[in-house]
Amino acid sequence: MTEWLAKRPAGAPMAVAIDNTNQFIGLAYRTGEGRAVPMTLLEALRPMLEAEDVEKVVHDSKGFLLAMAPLNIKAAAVTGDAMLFAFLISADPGGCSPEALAERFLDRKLNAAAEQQAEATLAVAELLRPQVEKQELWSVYRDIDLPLSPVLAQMEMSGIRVDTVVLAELSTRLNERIEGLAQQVYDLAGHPFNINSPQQLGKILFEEMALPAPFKYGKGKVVSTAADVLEGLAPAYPVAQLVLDYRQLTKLKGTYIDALPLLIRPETQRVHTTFNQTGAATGRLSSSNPNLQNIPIRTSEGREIRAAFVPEDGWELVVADYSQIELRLLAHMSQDPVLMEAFTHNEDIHTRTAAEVFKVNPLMVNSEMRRSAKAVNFGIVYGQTPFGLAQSLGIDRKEAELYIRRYFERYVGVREFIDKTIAEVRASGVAKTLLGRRRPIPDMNTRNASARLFAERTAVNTPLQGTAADLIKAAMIHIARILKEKRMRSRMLLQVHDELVFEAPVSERDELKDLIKREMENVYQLSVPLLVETGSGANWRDAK
DNA sequence: CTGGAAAGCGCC
DNA sequence: AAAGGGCGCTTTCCAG
Repeated sequence: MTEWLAKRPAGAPMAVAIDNTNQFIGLAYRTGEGRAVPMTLLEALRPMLEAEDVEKVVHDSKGFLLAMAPLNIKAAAVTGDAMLFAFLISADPGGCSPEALAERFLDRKLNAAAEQQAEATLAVAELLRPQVEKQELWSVYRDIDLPLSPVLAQMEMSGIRVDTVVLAELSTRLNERIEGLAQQVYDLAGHPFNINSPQQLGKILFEEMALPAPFKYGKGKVVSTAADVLEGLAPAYPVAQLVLDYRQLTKLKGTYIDALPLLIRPETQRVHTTFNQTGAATGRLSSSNPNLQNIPIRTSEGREIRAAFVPEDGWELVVADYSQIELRLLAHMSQDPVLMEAFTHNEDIHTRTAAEVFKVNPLMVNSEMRRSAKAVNFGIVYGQTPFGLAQSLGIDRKEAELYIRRYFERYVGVREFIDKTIAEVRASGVAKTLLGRRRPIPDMNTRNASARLFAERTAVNTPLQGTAADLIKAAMIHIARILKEKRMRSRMLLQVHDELVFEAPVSERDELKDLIKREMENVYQLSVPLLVETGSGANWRDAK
């Protein structure tokens, strides 16, 4: 802690609301970022504050040091976290900053003054607390959102180690390939241009080089050069493949390889993300600065980037992820007998769906059939249309319609679940998770057909995605508590939606794996089992 | 020079 | 008429 205190980065000031007996009220915001420090974290920091000679200094959950300005606020009660309250009342990621809260609930415009923000936020918290208490939202607040907050804070402070040597080597290697690809593109085009500019690229490809322009694909004013378009052209036009490869490599280099080393904090030699608890309308977390929830894994180059995330010496990364949690939740919520049976017997769900859709014995399912069934399974969760399925599988729409029809013939309960869910959300205007988190879906009755269909897809997806988010959050809270109780040294580092990443001393690794698997699988009693797959660092690089 | 929109794409 | 749910980051491009 003292090291943190010694090096105060040039950060914005923060205000903390303190009552007149100098007790924390539990609201703190860093000006400009709207980052809430929940009252549970402030409680945790209290000893440090009292011990420090520095009168009014605290650091936030990311390890930034922040100046505290005591305020003359008279309220004596602990008021709660305004940001979390607001998110529970309406899961609107854009509406939870101190500024937005003041506008929404107090009809006040805030300036940048920390004192003003804290004071207004306090008022918002007092206003919202009874609203949250009244509804079933209180248990979500008390059991999930509030206790999760210090867990996230701890994860942010832990950070994760990144091997800059690996990244530097990869950077030079990719650079050569990128330049080579660019040169080949220029040669085919006849002259250099900015490949990064979709505008210029579209002109070169579809005007100068006269490639067949994608059928009515221009969304705005410019012809689309998106990946699916280029993929369609690639077999006949090598330039398309070159651009795809160029894009992939520049993306990896620009977003990860070159950016990550700059975000390593000198104090810890690690990267510290920020987990936003009100960042996704479904109740998922989001991650930023850097976003560690979108570290590449799909391609071999991507896996090389992931391999740069390494444990401390003598430690090991441990990963655990829920297998097919959203489809398991679909089974639970729909009570579809076939889907439930598949998961109860721990079958490969994509193979099972293939067997159902293609009406063959599961043993006769080949990889092509499984691939199609996998797309169908995902499509159901996302509300995909025959058109969309056809596009993603490269088949015609009749074929896609057949797959979807066959799916619902076999999974009748899923059809009923979807219809029932849409009807309920249409009536209530709100999508709910199993634990009671609610997301308003305003467009269910709009006359705009595309907006309405979008709302319907959201209505079906949100309970699945959102419940998965609730369950893993609950598991995180349990695991963090047990690690503390057992005085284990292992630390939770990352959450990637259905996956947790830990760092464990090698001697603790097996105990940790058992513990997290048990806690994650038993976090909630469903009609089908939850399955958690654990692995070590190598799995984080190579799995999936 | 800055801010924001649009395009594109990384992940689950 | 659009056509797959949820995010965050980078680059380009353009307006002020």
